[in-house]
Amino acid sequence: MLRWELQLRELVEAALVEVGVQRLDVEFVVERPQNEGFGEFSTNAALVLGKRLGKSPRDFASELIGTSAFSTFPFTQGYEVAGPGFINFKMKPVHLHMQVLEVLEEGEASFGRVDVGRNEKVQVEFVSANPTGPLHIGNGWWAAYGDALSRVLMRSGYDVSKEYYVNDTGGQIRSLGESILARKEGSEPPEGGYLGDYVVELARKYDGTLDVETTGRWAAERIIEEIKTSLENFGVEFDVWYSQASIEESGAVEETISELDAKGYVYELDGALWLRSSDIGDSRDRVLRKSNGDFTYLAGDIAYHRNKFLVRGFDRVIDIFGADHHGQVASQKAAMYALGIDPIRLEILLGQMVSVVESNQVVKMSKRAGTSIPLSFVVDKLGVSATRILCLSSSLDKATVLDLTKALEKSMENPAYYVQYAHARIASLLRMAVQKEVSVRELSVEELLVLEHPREIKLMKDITLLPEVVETAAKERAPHKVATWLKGVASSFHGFYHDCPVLADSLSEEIVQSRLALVRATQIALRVGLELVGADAVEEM
RNA sequence: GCCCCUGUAGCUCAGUGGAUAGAGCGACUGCCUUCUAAGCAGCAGGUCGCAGGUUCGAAUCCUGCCGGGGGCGCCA
Repeated sequence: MLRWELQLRELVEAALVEVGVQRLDVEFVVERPQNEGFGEFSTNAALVLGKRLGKSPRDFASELIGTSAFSTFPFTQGYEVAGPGFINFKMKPVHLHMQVLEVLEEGEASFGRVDVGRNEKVQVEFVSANPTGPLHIGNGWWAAYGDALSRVLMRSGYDVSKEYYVNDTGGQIRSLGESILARKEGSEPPEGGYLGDYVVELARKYDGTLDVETTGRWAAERIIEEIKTSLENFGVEFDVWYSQASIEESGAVEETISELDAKGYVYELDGALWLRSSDIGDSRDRVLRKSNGDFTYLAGDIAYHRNKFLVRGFDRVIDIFGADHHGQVASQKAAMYALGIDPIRLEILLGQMVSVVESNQVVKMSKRAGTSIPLSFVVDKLGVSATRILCLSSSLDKATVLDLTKALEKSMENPAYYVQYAHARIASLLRMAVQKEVSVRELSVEELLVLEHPREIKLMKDITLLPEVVETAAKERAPHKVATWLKGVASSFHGFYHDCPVLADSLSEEIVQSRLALVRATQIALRVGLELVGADAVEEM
């Protein structure tokens, strides 16, 4: 789709060349001013460049406006120098109508596609919760984020693979096994064991050998199946479920350690094998193999990440971890560096903690104590769409407080319903059009120009923003920006719907057709946006 | 003590270098014989934690301080 901000950037660059500025060592921006009085777009080019050239920004701005590049640009109806030296662009209304036609042409399959990924092979690893209990709402929060990020990246030209790392081995699996066996005997799980009701349930079903390891593995497999189901019910599907046990059993850990050793990053101390990570960005050295001969979690994780890059050939890996795993970041990056993998290719996003408040009381979420609020519980109460949009209403960097009582009580006032209601109204309008036998016909840009009501203009501006939103969301790994955009579009649509009748008998054919075109374009935009955040576009409410 | 995140309206959060800081919820007031009122509109609500600094311009960048969350294991 035509991207005006890019067109105008080129225009400014051409004007700069015209006035003899060849090399730009200062970045300028073309942006959308908040205040409508300042036009549709503005640039700070004269502001940031003028000073460097020893000219007053305002004078330089006037000079740029005077260039033939500016005066021959066909889609503006005026320029002004404003404030300290901004150049404001007043666009001809047609610039929006052109884009609306493009949205209709591109349709749901293409609208909002951008190519920032250039087919880069990227893996997004997220959730990866230990298979020792059901997913809680905090896991779901990041699941929604990771899945939406993956969808945004796909629409941005990345070749994406979604992965869940299953920690199906080690101490916690033994602990799970012990808890099951204890329950089987009718006693309490040992200190540090798992106390949730699901453990009792599993114990009842288990009739295998009484070996702790075997029992733990068996239980973990059951739990993983349950996790898969609750993620599927949440609209989240992974391409790969990668088993930690398989990494260990394949000998990849030994292989990785000897590679690190060969590069001189491994030493032995007190019977353990250490990674000399403090030399390469970590705050201290780390143990790879304990003195009892077991590998540490870190050793397995390094082998796993090595596998991602060197065996499976991902150009880039994005891990979404909870902030409580922050301590792993420097070690993992150091290990990648030691293996000759540029650590910049490994992006670790840390999701700050999600806490739940219920009836004004903080719910302490503990998997061991079995007090967490299951994702499936919230999804059952709120629905997938509302839950997903709720999860995407704040950024990953913000520790979020979820007031469960309010969220469930006020579910009807959840922003998700607001967005879905907009789509339902559109669907209803289109059904009504069929009923009234109004057949949709192709329109020319000239015909579409009857759309000039402030509500129509606002709506056109909002929906055509999607490609920019997707691009930003992809680049900043910030899928919640799509959710923010959706709310804005919904708001503009409701305003339009309120003030601009579409199918009233008193309206001219041109108005009806033009408004229908805008409604259809809005539908496309909403459907793309809802798909990106993993929410449904409902036909009626 | 060190590291990461964070502090914006009564509450939950958008906004991360631009010109007059936004939304939802909550309070108050209008608008349905007319395409879905799960909507629209109005009104009220702000020292953007505090103090310096950089900049033509700072909620946004830098420094310090204060408050909140998380981390600093031969756990995972």
